Amino acid sequence: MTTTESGSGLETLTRPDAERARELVAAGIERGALVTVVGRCTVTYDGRAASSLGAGERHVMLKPDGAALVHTDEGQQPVNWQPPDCDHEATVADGRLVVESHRETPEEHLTVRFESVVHAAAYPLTDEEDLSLAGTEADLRERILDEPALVEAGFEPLATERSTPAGAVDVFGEDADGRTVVVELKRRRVGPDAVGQLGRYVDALERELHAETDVRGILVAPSVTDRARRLLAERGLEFVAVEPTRE
Amino acid sequence: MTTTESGSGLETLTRPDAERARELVAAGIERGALVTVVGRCTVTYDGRAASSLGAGERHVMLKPDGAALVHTDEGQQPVNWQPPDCDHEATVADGRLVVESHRETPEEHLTVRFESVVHAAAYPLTDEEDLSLAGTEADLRERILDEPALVEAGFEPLATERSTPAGAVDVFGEDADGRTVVVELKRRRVGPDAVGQLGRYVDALERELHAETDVRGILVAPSVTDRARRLLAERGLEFVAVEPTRE
DNA sequence: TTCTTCATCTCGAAA
DNA sequence: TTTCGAGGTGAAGAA
Repeated sequence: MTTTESGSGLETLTRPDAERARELVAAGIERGALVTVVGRCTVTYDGRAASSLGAGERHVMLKPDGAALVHTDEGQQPVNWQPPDCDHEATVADGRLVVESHRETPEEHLTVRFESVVHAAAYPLTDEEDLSLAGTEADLRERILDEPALVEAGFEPLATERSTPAGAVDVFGEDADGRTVVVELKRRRVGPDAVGQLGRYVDALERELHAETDVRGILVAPSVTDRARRLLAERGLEFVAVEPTRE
Repeated sequence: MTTTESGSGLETLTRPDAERARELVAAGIERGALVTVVGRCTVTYDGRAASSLGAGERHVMLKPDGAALVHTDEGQQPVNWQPPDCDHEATVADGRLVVESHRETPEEHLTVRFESVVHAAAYPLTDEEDLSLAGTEADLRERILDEPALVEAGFEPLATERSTPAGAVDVFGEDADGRTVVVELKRRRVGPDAVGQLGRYVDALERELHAETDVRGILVAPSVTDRARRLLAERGLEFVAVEPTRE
């Protein structure tokens, strides 16, 4: 069995020769299909870094938006890839299928050389739907704005994404005594990096608001690591535990 | 055409009914194959966050290591996924194929409900090869150790990954005047986060080495953003431009 | 474009 | 197991 074809645009080939496979891949790309090729191959990448991968059996996916993914039998991440907006090309060299993907800015090139093709397919996919996701940092921000007391009794949010010379502050407001408060939100347990981020915002605002006002910095997250807690104390910053919603 | 089978363990089905598809998926998982199912489906996820995705055509991959990926026709990243070490399960409910993937710690559950299956396949992949990658931060470190003058004339590396209360320093050494030097390496253009990281190492070492020694902090990277450069200046830290090798 | 930060980040190493 | 930082991080939003 070497060829299968169905009514609705799906094309598949089982153990095709290189030329047949090349035709399917080239036609699939041309038609805007999602193309997959499974087989024994070597992979080389040159661009932001450089990599090479000896012969093994892998699953190669070429998307109509120009993305390319090479997956082994392990791992959530592809072993090699190209981002969207690359140009894909299928050729035959020395009787073998070669799939290449290229882009400029930055210059990057991925080459997959097949020793054998087990299966190739072109799937004409359409997907209109957008993912609806809950439990993000943006959701946590909405929750804080709805219920500012989660941060502290008397806390009054005045702005979100307020810009400072150090970047945009998640939530900017005042405490019950009228002191300026900077809130940095994290949807999960925080390490030293988040403390540094909050510290930069506090420093920037103290400079911007000129001296005598001292600015409070509050990190809001489910929890904090020991090292981060120590850093918070050193810099006179505060922590408030709030779980994200996830509903 | 509804079924294809080849000698070497590959199994494919074109437009199978739900029960046929379930059998292929279940058998493929059992055999340790990489399983793909392409068709119109809805996807829900609940775990670290929660998401739902209306009906559309997608490519679902189940890996033998327990990873699951749902890809649309766009983007390098899957629209939904599960990490390795999840348990996959295929069932038929209301005459439809349902693929589920679950893990505990943390509790996470992914459900893919198919309205129709265009194609299903089980690929018995083997891959012994490891990726060889050049142009990483580790390569940059070797380069600096080979040629310390890239950092500064007279710089002498004394240790790599030297541990401090703030974490491990990339390269630890002395300058021509015997002053302690902390080098933080980055393979690409750096922003404010890297300055914070370097600053924490410098602070930790000044504390550890007690007072009178002042510690120099040098950020080594291809380039810096303006804001990061300003932060470096504020904290008395330095920058040296070095390109990663990529050979 | 560049910059900045979030991410169901993933992944690996070390404590 | 948790913590920490690298990553060819990718992706989104703003300047």
